[in-house]
Amino acid sequence: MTDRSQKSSKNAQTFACERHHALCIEEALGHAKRVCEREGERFTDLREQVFSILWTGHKPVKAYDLLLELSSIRKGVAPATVYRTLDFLQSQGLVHKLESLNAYLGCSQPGKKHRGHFLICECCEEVRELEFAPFSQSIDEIEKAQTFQIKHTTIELLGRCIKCQ
Amino acid sequence: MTDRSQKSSKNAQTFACERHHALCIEEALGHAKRVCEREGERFTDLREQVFSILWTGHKPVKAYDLLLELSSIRKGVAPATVYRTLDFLQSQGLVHKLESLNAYLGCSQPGKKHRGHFLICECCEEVRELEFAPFSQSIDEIEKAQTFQIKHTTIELLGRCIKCQ
DNA sequence: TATGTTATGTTATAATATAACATAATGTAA
DNA sequence: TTACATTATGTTATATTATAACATAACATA
Repeated sequence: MTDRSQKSSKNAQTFACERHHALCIEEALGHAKRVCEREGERFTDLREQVFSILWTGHKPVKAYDLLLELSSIRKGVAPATVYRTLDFLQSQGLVHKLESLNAYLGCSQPGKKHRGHFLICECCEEVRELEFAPFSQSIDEIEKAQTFQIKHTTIELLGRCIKCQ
Repeated sequence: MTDRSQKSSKNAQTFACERHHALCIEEALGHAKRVCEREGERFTDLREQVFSILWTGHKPVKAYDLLLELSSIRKGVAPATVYRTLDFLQSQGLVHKLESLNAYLGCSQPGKKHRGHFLICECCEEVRELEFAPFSQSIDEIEKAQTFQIKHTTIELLGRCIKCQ
């Protein structure tokens, strides 16, 4: 509980795991379980395995790479297995799809209803999920000014992170 | 050519072409030719055909639909034909790819160096390309604040346009 | 335990995209 | 004008990403 509030109160700019990735995965798993419980959904072995694979790094994972990894710890894994599980995790807000990469990423803003904004480094492949306020405000403005009712946003900025410049 | 512009004119919406889509296509073609000339690139028959198909409506077109259309006016069309031509047109800033739809759209902001922002109506499938200033500013801010060097943006807002609400 | 519901397994195929190499068209210098 | 380099297109094959359809298993609960 304490761990979680510490983590989610942060602006996702720095991951809790920076010094301790195992803890980071722990927290994410704990959060996922609580979300599913709250929603009356089951966090099955399969779902936990997929979720854990996605959380092994802060890099997006491709569906068929996930399939490979999953196959090494489980029998009877087919594409449908993976895509169905990803769909479920996305529906619970636990995973995002990065459309510009056709890849999937564990959500780093647990407990918040939010629209993710992603900074994707083309060099080291790391992805940071933000919720940058001026950006969100702009989206709200667009919604008003354009009288366009927004259901879903895809906001992915490709470039170089500070380490890779 | 005339048939196609007539057929699609009913789909044209808030664009300058609303009352005269044929002119809209004309202008886009003229612009494309000038861009290519300026860049020392060839605007070949194939490229013109693909570009025209993309401009028959203000709706995104899928690569394999484009392939079908193209096949009806040209021999020897294969996927590579289409993707290569789309790549060329994108490289000249004449066409955008909508990542969330895996579809392609003629660029409606000719002559401007810009990052497109797209409003995609899930109902009527129409897409509007914007360059919304507060949004662009936010991107600039992110670039500064996050010390992240942006090379490409994917900004696609899915929802309902005013007519479809 | 019986039963409906949800989750997973399984097979097949659809949809999207690229690789690799051959031929054709074009531009340019001798 | 030919010869040559370069760019564009044709052609065949295959890689990558994703879904459909139906069978079986696990779970919840009456």
